[in-house]
Amino acid sequence: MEESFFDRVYEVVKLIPQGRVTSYGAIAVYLGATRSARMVGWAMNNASKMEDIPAHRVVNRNGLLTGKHHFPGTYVMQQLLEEEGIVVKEDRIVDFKRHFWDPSIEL
DNA sequence: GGCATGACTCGAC
DNA sequence: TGTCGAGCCATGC
Repeated sequence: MEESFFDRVYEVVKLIPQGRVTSYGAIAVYLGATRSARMVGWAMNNASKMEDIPAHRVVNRNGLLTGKHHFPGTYVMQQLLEEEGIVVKEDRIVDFKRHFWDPSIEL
C-alpha cells in the first residue's frame, strides 16, 4: 500500500486540531514538496466530499479563504470556522498567525 | 500515451 | 513595491 501525495494530504488535514487552521503551502512543505501546494488544493477539492476531512481549516498563505467558492454554500466555509472560534472577516482569517497550525512544527 | 489544468507559493525583474 | 513566470503531482479528456 503505497501512500500517494494525495493520501498524505488527507492524513495531515485530518490531524488539524479544532479551532486551528493551516495553509496549502505548510502541508506541502510537511510532505516535502513546497511547490506542490496546487496539488494540495486539488486534494481538498476531492476531500470536500469527505466529511472526515475538515477542508475548511485549510486556507492559502495569506489566510484568505480562496477555496470557499468550492463549498456547497458561499459562506459555509466561513461559518464552519466561526463555529470553531475563528474570526473571519472579508474572506480572511483574523489573527491568522495565532490560529496558524504548522504540521512541520507541531508534528 | 500525451497535453492541459488546478482551492498555491516563491523568486526574479 | 508590484507584476510575471516557473515548479510541483495527480486527474481528466
